[in-house]
Amino acid sequence: MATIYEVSKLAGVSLATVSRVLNKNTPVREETRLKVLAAVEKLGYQPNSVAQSLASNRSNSIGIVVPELNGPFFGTLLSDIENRFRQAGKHVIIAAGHSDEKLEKDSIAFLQSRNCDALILHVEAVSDDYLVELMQKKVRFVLINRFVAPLYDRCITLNNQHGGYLATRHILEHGHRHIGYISGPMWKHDADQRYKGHIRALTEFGLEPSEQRFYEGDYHEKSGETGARILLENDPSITALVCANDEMAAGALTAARELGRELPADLSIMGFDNVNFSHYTHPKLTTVNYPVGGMGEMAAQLILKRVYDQKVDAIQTVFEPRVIERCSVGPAPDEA
Amino acid sequence: MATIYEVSKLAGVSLATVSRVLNKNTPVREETRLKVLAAVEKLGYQPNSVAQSLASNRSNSIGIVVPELNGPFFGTLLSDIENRFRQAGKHVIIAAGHSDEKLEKDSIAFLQSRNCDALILHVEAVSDDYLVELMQKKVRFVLINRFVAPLYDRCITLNNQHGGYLATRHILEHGHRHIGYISGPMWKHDADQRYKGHIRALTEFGLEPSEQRFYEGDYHEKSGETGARILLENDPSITALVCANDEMAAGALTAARELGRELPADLSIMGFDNVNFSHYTHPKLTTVNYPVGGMGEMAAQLILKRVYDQKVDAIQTVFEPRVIERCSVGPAPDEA
DNA sequence: CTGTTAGCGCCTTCAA
DNA sequence: TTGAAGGCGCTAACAG
Repeated sequence: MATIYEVSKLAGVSLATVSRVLNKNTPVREETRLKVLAAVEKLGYQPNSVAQSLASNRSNSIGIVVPELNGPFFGTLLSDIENRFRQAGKHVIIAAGHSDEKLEKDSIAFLQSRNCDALILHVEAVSDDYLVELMQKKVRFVLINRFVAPLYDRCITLNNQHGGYLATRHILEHGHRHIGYISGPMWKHDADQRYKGHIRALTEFGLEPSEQRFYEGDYHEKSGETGARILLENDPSITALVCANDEMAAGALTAARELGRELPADLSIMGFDNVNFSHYTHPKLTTVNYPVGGMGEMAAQLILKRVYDQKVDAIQTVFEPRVIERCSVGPAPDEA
Repeated sequence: MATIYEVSKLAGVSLATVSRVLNKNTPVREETRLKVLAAVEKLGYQPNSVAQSLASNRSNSIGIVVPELNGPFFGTLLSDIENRFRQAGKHVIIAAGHSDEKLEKDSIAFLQSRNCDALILHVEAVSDDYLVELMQKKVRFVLINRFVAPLYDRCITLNNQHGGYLATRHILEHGHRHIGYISGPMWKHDADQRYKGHIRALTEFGLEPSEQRFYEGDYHEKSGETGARILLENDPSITALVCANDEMAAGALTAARELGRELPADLSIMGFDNVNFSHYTHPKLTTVNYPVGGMGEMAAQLILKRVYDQKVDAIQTVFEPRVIERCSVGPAPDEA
């Protein structure tokens, strides 16, 4: 790896000059510029971004923390963020937080130690207070899928409660009155919000939430399968299952089929997120759209604007969910 | 952010001593050690890894290039690599190459400029020569899913040709003789290999490959749908479709259903990769297993061993595919 | 066992 | 418009 010093020698100029032509921030005589560029070319010089970062205290890189790297949801999120930044010549460093407080903090510390100019955080285990402290330490970051009041202007959120409400209302409007609910881990904000929305819809239709019809899953497929089986066996009158995400809905689909339920004739199933595989299922999953892509891009825009002072399109922080009708929800069967 | 200098002042020792206790590589008197640790604690000191990296020429980070960040395949790969390295206290920097030569090279350059200790590359567009040059420049890297002879000891590959062979043989063994093939982009090594395997199986059973029964897709769902439709309409005698990956198989499933084919009674469909959604489909997809997880972990092990001199389990570079029987393949229907 | 002192490769004043 | 020189925060000899 050639260094800036070798380039300067070859070009017969000072090292500062090379830096200038590369950073295009100070006028340089065209002739000198060409000499330098030629030397750069000849040596295949590539600035060492670690040194750049140390010297300038800027790294042109953005750190991202997500719970998992796999899974359709985060894949999409990461991909859209990366795309937006690549266009802007910024780079992205990714760390997985695994929904664990220590790992999330580690990841954040790691990204800070890498001199990231800003962070995008999809964290679930660290406390609100921790995040507020982070802000007070002047760390630049944007929160995704989480609202913390003192950080209101850097939270990109989905109206999860409304989503939960819409999902259940959709089911209710199809005439269902015996509705099971499979939630995510209730300590997670989004799971809690979605469930609240569910309750609100029930109440609006004059129904009581019942413990019998609630199962707390973990957002993974298997728990959807288990939950569906338990709910349907405990209460065979259930005609619809609302699931707090698509993975669990896919699991519920499997369980329902194994229990001999005809879909959607005997049983309707509703998902949430509209992840990319949700139309592979059979029947294709009716679900609530989570505009991950848009939200990731918006997080990127926010940073481009606030950290790099770039002009960007209007910023939007709250996104609205909407029902995607496909084939897994049908009218409630006539009462026997 | 406190610096090592402030820590040394507070602890009343030299800056070098602080470095020593932090890096635990030189003996330090217990008493001093504790003083330093106390200072570190009090200041909430966090070493600046950019500076560390510049000074030591080591970064404890590994760069990874994959074509896409989303998609079930790469998500799994990244996740497993990240896990393995996290255990070892190393960190991972990810870049997307988008199967584009320039972007792949950019990504590699970026990772090099970040002082990565090693790279894991899943690249498709750069030439073999480029990779060989990279080796000659002493860049440490491991290739995934690609075999380049001069780099034989740093290639972690799946025997794609054998996989293609197994897929088609599986179909042939079910009695099918009219078989359509939907390939990936033929310029990609794996697509080419899988197709070669297909041909080999056909030949072994005394069949001629026919252009009529070949469609070149792009590994995405839509092309599977299109391809299936075209093949089935051109040649209604086809009783089985072998697809070069699961996404396309999912698309083919959709097309087949829309064409009124009963699965697997009228038509069998075979996938490849066994990605995580392949059992969500209906019927559940019969496919060829690609042990992504194991391969990612192995790439990590290789680096841990060769770059960081760690002791690791035995290294394996070639992985073997195997058929995963599910429900989308059945016996060939009797000839009309 | 500990302190001193060069750098690592680059950016950025300050002068010229 | 250009060069010289001082760091950025840390590691790694080299002394002591």
